[in-house]
Amino acid sequence: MHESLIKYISNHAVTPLTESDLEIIKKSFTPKKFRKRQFFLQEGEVCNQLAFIVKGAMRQYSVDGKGGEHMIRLSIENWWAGDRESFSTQTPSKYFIDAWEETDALLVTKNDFNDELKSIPAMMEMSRVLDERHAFALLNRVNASISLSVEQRYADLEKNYPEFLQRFPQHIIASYLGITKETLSRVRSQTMKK
Amino acid sequence: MHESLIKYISNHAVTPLTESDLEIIKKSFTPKKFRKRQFFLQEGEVCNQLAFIVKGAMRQYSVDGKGGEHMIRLSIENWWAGDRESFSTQTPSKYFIDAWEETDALLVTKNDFNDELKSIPAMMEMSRVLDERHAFALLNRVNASISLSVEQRYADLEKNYPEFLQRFPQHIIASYLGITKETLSRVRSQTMKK
DNA sequence: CCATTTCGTTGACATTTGTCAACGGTTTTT
DNA sequence: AAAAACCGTTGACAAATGTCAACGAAATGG
Repeated sequence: MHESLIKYISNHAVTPLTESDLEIIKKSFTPKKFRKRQFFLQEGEVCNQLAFIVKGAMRQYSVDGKGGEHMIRLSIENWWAGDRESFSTQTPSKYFIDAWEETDALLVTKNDFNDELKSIPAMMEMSRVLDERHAFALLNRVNASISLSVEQRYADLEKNYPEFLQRFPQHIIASYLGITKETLSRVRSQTMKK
Repeated sequence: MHESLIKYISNHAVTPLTESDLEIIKKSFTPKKFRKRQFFLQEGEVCNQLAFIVKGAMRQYSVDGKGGEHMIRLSIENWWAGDRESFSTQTPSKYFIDAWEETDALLVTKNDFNDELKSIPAMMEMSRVLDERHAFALLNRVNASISLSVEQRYADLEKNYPEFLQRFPQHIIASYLGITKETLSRVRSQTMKK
């Protein structure tokens, strides 16, 4: 169960994990199963855990006044889930996070996570690398949203995250791109013709 | 000249700066003036310096096939400018960065910056805090772009970054919001009526 | 000080995207 | 196995936004 997390940390750090590091990690990351549609976080709650996804898929989204869902982030195996802003600042989250598929995750609390960052160099390195990549991905998404057509944004997604298209239904992909499912359906059929 | 930078670092760290820290900082951050429209970075170049803005305003934008500019980021006094992705990964940038106003900046090279992160604790703390905040701001911008109306996005900007509205003309604000200047003009006059 | 550029606005019109409703084909649940 | 929910598509129409052109006011540069 913890194997994929340990492999993941090793892959994203230069400092190797010691035996005692492994002990700490196994102790502080506790496995949890999520059923389809089960919430990991709800709007208004403070996010006090992060989840490493071992198997399955989760989504993070905001809900507007009319009940419409807007996909902020999609995560599958070997990705993290959690609202980083709420987690770091201990303020209520604006988002929901739930399991889209049956999911196996490893949960870590804020305290344990912070302790690990301090005592395990590899953990710190991995965390920095990921935060950095995450910021790059977000800026690219902002750039796409203000500079590309719907068709180009979809092509971008297909190129950069092809897994998403196979794991999530189109209405979720559409929401992630900031459009309706009908528009996505039409854009796709247009593109197919060419 | 370096005063505002030093104050800025102190404000964003808990560890105080020592005398020797100050020496290092003064040595590695070199002042540079930018005239209006002068480039700090051009598409295709690798960003090997970061700029701390002491006075003035800069903008970061991509340019599409038709020559249209899309504002990715706006920065004024006490903000940073530079393409973090290009800077960190040493890959060619997709963006242009230029001075919108006559600007006084302090430039630091990648090597000096990395050395400082290692040797000056306050610098490391500040850097982490800022990267974190930057990531939060980006996620909020993504959320706004897929879940809010143009009117709401403008109101958001007005609330969170009122300085921008006074420092940059409306066609730049419009681009930052991902719309045309005409649409922004109309949305504003609509809102005024209410 | 004049010439030029920039800026914001407006109108007319085209294009894109959203909304609502319906449908058949799935998958899921009971 | 039947019923219900979900999914993707399509059509007709409405609403939002973009495009192009024009204008005057203001700022800028020589």
